[in-house]
This record gives sequence, structure tokens and C-alpha cells, in this order.
Amino acid sequence: MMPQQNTSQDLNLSLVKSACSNCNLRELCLPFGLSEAEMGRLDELVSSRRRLKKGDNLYRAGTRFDAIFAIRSGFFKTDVLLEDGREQVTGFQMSGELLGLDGISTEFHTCNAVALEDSEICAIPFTRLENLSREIKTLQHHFHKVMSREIVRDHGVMMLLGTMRAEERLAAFLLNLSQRFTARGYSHADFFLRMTREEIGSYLGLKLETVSRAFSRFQEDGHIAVQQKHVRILNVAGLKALMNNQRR
Amino acid sequence: MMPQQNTSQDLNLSLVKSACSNCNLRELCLPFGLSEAEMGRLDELVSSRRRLKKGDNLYRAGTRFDAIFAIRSGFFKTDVLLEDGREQVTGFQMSGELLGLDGISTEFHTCNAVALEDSEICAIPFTRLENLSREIKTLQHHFHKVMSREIVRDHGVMMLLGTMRAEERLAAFLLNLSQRFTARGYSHADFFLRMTREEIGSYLGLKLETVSRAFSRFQEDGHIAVQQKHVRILNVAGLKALMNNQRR
DNA sequence: GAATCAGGTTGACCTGGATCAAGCATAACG
DNA sequence: CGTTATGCTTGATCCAGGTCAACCTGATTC
Repeated sequence: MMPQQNTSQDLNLSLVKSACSNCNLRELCLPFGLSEAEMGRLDELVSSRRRLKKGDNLYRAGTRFDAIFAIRSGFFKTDVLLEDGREQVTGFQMSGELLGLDGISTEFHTCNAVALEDSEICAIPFTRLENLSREIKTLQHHFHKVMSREIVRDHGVMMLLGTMRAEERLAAFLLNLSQRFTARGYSHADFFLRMTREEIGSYLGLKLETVSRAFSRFQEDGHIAVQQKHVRILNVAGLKALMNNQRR
Repeated sequence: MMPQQNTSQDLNLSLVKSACSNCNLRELCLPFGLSEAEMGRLDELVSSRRRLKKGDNLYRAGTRFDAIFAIRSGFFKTDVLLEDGREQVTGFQMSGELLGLDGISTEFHTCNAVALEDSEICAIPFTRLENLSREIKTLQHHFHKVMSREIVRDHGVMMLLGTMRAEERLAAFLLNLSQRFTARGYSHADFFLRMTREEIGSYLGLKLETVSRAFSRFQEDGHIAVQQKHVRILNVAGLKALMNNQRR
């Protein structure tokens, strides 16, 4: 199965009725845990929808922040650029996940969010979200959890970048993707990467050649089958084992 | 001037009246932006205080989360451990900063917080903080900003770990410390490190020997003067310049 | 004030991943 | 359908930072 191969047909269909209350991502996304009535109130707030083509920026570093975004379909990367042009990909986001939380702190976005395939997002005006979450305890708490989860996730990436070797990093990356696809009802073992080797490398603190070699190595060792962006995981345990190898 | 060389005398004094409303960190900490009356309500919440000796754990990964902590005085590190014993220091925290935000997501702490010198913290029961921030808009918004700032900070660390060379990392680290000391009214150019070379290394994704060599190099180049934990910054511009060196 | 110990420095050597370079695969396009 | 562009793979070489080891420094203890 090919996850999230959305055609424009799918997108049109999804627009027919477009509210949290009948979105199939509601258990993954912001409405998690809300009652029918409460979800209805969130619907009012999430009126604004937007489609992005592959390569489009959802927002850029330095632009005004006024809403967070929930990914309805598609795939994004966020990155930070240094003046000298160096790029650090800070994350890859998929459906049901939130984008833009970095902007709350200064009222300006501090990173760029780019669609890696045609995507659709729900814009959630932040002030209105704060207002509503002062009324709905469950919403408030869930939002706090989502922000906290982001912090925990970032700590994981730091661990990866700070202490792991190249192959461990890639193994961790693949297992993480796999697990997130599973949560969305897609195959855990057969998927298409939306990002290039260079983007993976940037995220993992490696050069694209190193990423490519690690893929080849995993294939030789029978852990995966790769052909370009198509990845099949053949041996989850093998990949997991790789992650405790440290200094050989 | 030696920042935060608290003696037990200082600590006793500070306990005489111990509330946000007359804490000199209130502009850096959670109460930021609150009115007198609102701050009074926060006072009720922040009743619990705790002292920690150097080396004490404020909390450990896996323990139940029920409060966040504001540092009244002292210095902490947070770290994450891998099963095989590898450690990643995820941050260093000083007075006025919050600890424990990682625990909101799962109701369990996901990292360890360790005092690097004798310290004092204010415990803020999280449920009560959520209750109060449903009533006080300013508090709610400021809390969101603090969480978001943490995310932005983490992105900075990823950039550092993912794309910078050893000397750039240390320069960035020193400049960041310097700037945070300044914000607390201490010298920006003369301070004592609370952490070991090994802890700096863990934070920066380097080995302690590399950290030590970078310090020596900076000294040779006249950017700083170091003697063990005592650091004096002699040339801020020089350090800043180092950060755009990339692949020489 | 000698002994112990944790932390810091420095040197010599080694290696994982970066760099440079060439060729291949696939998609996009006139 | 051939051309062009973009992304991927693989090989050869290099070097920043890791590893190992010896020594130094300053704080703590008896």
C-alpha cells in the first residue's frame, strides 16, 4: 500500500465536509479526547483550509505567526537556515501532526515549513485556540501535551545527533517513520520516502553520501530493501539491534 | 563578580518572604507580565519550595510528573540516558528557567534533572497551573511562550549538533551562557562554569578532550582566558566570527 | 602537609564519515 | 522519444575529531 498518495480527487472529496468532528485524523490530532459538543466548537475555529503544492512553503522563518497548522494530508519538513546557507532539517511532519508551535514564543516563525508533496492543512488561529482552551479543559490539556511531546521528540533527536553513529541514526529514523505510518493505518514495512537523501542527511547530521551508503549497507545485511524512495523493512529486530552497537 | 555563588545565608534570607510577587526573578520566570493581583494568585500555587545539594536529582526519567519547577537559585543539567549507558545532556538551566516541561506529554518525566550546584527550586503543581491559566489569560499565554521557547531552543541545539564544527559549537555555547548571565545581571564576560568538560562535551556532541582542546585554542587565539572552570571572554566578536567558519 | 582523587590538559595515533569525482536511474519536458 | 535535470550510488582519498595514554592541577581528607 502506498500511504498518502493523495490525488486531487481525494482532496476534493475531503472538502465536502471539512470539520474536525468528521475528520478521520481526529484521534491523532488536536481534537483528541474532546466530546461531540466540544469538537463542534473546535470546528468553528478550524474553518480555514489551505492546499499546498509540493515545494510550497507553509510559512517561512521571520514571518508573522498567528496560527498553528494541522496537517490534513501530505508531508512536510521544517528547517532552520544559518546565514552562511547551512540547513538543518528539524523535523518531518505527517498527517495529524501540528506545525508552527515554534512561532508562539516570539510571534514570528523561527523556521521554514515546506510541503514535500501536495498537501492540505487546517489553519487554527492561535488567539482563538487559546480562548477556546481557556473554556475547554480537555483541549487545554491536550494542547499542552502536544507541545510537551514536541520537546521530548527534540530531545530524542539531540540524542541521535549527539551520541549515535551514522547507521544507528538511520535505523532510528526508519523505525520512527515506520511507527508513525503504522499509527496512521499504513504499512509499517512498506512505504515511500517523501524526502531526498540530502534532507534525511540534514536531519540526521550526515552527508547524503553517508545516508546512501548506510541504505546500501542495510540492504546488503538484509534489514531492508530499498529502491530509490521505496523502502521495505524486512527485519525490524535487525534494525533495532543496530541501535545498541555504539562504538562497534 | 561571581554569579550565583549562593551561601546558605542567602538561601535563608530568601526564605523570609518567598513568593513570586517579591522574587527578583519574576521578570524572567513564570509570573512575567502578570498584574499584582494575578501574581498574588500565583503565589498561592507556588507554595512548595525545595533545596537541593550539588549532585541531587530534582527528578529522574520514568518518575511520575505532577509539577513543573522554577529555578530560584542554582544551576541544573538535564540529560537522557540510552540503555547502553550513553548520556546526552539536553540542556543546562539557570535561575528563572523552568524544568520538567518534558513530563507533561506522558505524565512521566522523560529525562533526569540534576543540580550542578546547591540550588533552590519552586515546585508548581501542574494541574493547578492549568486551572489558573484558564482564568488568567496573561499567564496562559506566557506559559505557552515558555514552552515554545523551549522548542526553539532545541532547534538551535539541533543546528549546532547537526551542522557545526567543534569550535563553532563551543563558541556558540559560550556566547549563549554569556548572554543568559547578562540577562540575570551578572558579568557577560567573566563567569564560572558549573559543568565539567565531559558534560559540555555531551551537550555539544563532542568528547571531553575535544572540548578541552577547543578551550585551549580559544585561549591561544586570545578569544578567552580559561583556567579550569573560570572563563573570561576577551573578544566576543572573535567568538562570533568563529561561528561562520563552516568547512574552513 | 602528604596522600588521594576528580577533573583538566596535551600528545600520538587512528578511523568514521566528509569530500571529491564519476557514473547511473528516473522523472520532466519540448 | 531523445534530452535535460535532479537525485542516487559507489569508489578513492582525506581529515576532524575520537581514542588511548601520560601527566598536571587543585580540592579534600586524614
